[in-house]
Amino acid sequence: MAARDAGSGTVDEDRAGRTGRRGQRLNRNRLLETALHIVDQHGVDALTMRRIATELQVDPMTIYRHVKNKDALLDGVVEQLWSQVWPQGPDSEEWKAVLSHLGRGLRDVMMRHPSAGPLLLSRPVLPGSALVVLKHALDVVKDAGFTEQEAATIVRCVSSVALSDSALRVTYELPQRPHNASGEPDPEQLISLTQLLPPDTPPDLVRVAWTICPPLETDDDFGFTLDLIVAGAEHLRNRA
Amino acid sequence: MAARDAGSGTVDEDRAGRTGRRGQRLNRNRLLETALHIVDQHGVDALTMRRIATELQVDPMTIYRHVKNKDALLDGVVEQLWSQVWPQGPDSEEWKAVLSHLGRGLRDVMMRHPSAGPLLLSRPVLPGSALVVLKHALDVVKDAGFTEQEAATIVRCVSSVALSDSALRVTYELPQRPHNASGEPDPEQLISLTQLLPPDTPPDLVRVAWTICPPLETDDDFGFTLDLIVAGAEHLRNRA
DNA sequence: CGGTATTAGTCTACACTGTAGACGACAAAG
DNA sequence: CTTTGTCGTCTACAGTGTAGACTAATACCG
Repeated sequence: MAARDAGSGTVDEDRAGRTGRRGQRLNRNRLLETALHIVDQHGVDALTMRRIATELQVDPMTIYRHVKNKDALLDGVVEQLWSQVWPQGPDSEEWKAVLSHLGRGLRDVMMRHPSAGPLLLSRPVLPGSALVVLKHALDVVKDAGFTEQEAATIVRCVSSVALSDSALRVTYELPQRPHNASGEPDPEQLISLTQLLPPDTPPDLVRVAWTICPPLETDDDFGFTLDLIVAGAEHLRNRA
Repeated sequence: MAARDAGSGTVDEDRAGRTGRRGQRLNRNRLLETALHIVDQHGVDALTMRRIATELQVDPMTIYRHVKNKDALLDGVVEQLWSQVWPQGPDSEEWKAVLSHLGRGLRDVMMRHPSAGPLLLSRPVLPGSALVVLKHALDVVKDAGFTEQEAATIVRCVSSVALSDSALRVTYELPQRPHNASGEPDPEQLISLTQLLPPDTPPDLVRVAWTICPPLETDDDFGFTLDLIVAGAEHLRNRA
């Protein structure tokens, strides 16, 4: 609507005459970036074609030149997220290090983009960026003496846990407080948690929720989970 | 629309005069059941207030007497799904058995309701029905000599894997074939898989997708995953 | 039983969604 | 210059979730 008239002022300030206010023409990457940006700031439900369009100062229909439809756009965002986890860290030969790198990479993405969690989980799409990451992990684990099927199981295990475990805890994220090492609930946090649950939840079940989703997740916490899987994998190798 | 005029024919055939064609009045359970039913048959996207209403032969607005809004309805469906996994199986004292029961229970739900997978994962809600199940697992594991935090980690691990691992593979579900024990791709299935991926995926990455999501998941397959976690847990206990 | 309060169902209306289809502006190729 | 193809725009439409006012059915209490 207001996309054209303002642009007609000066012609040289932009790359070309009529194209979007921000100079450069729209392309898939810029599109997906702002889409992710909107999700981060206002949640998945706010991700509307029209909203992206206004953010980009462009007509809603323009988006369809770069993406088939909204589903494809969402898949693109997922692709974008996967591309943020780097296939190899330092120490990229040691299988344990690689698995832990994979797990932490996925978890980091989740923590950086909390409201994108549902997206990542609800569209179990395997874009190229995901496959690259998985391939490296798979290869290293195989080279460590596992069969291909074993390697697949292990890698699936790590990614599943990293993704859905993180998502669960990010969703129930509580107002973070100084850090309370004991397992005992801080009253204020307990109240917040209770309000997230169905209102008629009996106290002992609230307690269960508290145990499953403790408020602050330290890195060591997730390291513990990773150790568990790695230990399981090793045990599995030494038995045959 | 057509909900009233037909009812005025005979009064005694139904419980009461005007109430929904199917006799009984609408209640939350019947509502959630048909909602789930629609998801099963036509996918999450087909789950529309209006569609549920026609299925129930009721005005769309009636639904709002039993559920606050659509989000609450979706949460209700999730609750419904969790209530399908039974807290305790036979052998409900042995912690390994309980964990495996939990994992398989969740996986079974996923396989019974493939298109509800995204729902279950994208709304990481902890309804009462979930908390009951988790509580039992948590208690048994704790009694087996784990600390509360350890127990939480283990239970989270099992549920995460069962849920998201299953979801991934259900989504990429391939036309099932006789069962091909070797890891080698059946050509026809390979084609199907390739079509599910972005069209420009290079062959070696298609191969990765194949490895991560092998076509037929046998029970033993998942048992393998469960063993891994249980072994990891045990290792963890024996060390302190 | 009658009268009254509460609920369950209905109708209408509205703001908002994704997107098809026709059209204009521009760049590159001939 | 013309042609061709791409990118952005406009208009329009069917379908969505749901607020609000109205009506019929039930539950409750004397």
